Amino acid sequence: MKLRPKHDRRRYDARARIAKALAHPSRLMILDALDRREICVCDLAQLVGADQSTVSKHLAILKQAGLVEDRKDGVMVYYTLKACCLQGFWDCLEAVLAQNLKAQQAVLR
Amino acid sequence: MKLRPKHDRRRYDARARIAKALAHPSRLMILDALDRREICVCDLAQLVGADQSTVSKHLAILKQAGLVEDRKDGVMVYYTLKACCLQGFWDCLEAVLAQNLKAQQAVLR
DNA sequence: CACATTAATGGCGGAATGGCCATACAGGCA
DNA sequence: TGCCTGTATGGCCATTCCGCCATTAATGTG
Repeated sequence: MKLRPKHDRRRYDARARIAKALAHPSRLMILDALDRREICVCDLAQLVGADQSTVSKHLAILKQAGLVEDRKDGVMVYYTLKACCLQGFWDCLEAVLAQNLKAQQAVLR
Repeated sequence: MKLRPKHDRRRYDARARIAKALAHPSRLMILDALDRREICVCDLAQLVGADQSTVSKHLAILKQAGLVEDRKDGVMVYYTLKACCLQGFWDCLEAVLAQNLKAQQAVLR
């Protein structure tokens, strides 16, 4: 059996595919909203303030990454959060932002 | 004083700027390597297997996002990890990947 | 059946990303 | 001084991303 090299490019490619899905403000907003309840596409479109087709494509990206699931109910499609591990991600982003803000204030002083 | 709306677009823009910096396999590889020690640009270029100028631009992006710091020592520039919160991010990526793999295996069965 | 509603898809144009090459800008050294 | 090394930057090109519009598909309703 062959040991996986520590720096396997394919592993980082796979990670980056997930990270790319997280790298858009509208998608972050969607994930944040879905953390509390399931929401249909039309409501999400209103939430992010973009065209329905645009939001639908964002949702397809999130679904492809395995971050959300969809459930059809008649004409409506409801999306729910599938990844239950995002809290650490949010905390990380906020920590970096807070740190950057602090650094910027230090420069001004 | 005005209360910040829960879904402030600017807040998600700020978060997305950080997330974008994390959304590239070479940058993930760099961050992972820097977690253990400070490394100069030339060694990082060899690690990721890209041109020195390419890696330098990746590092500028990471620095701009506040994820790494640089320290000049003569001609060399050493980069170190500034964000101390990435473990939750790694764990999240791995959890999603594991979940996706499991789902894919379930489909095959 | 026709018609309305909801979501997904195709297409297009503009913007951003990412790669390398060439070059500029140090710093170290003879 | 001149040369070498390590790094950053500008330019260019190919690719990807992202927005809306138009269209299609599917379901519910009269």
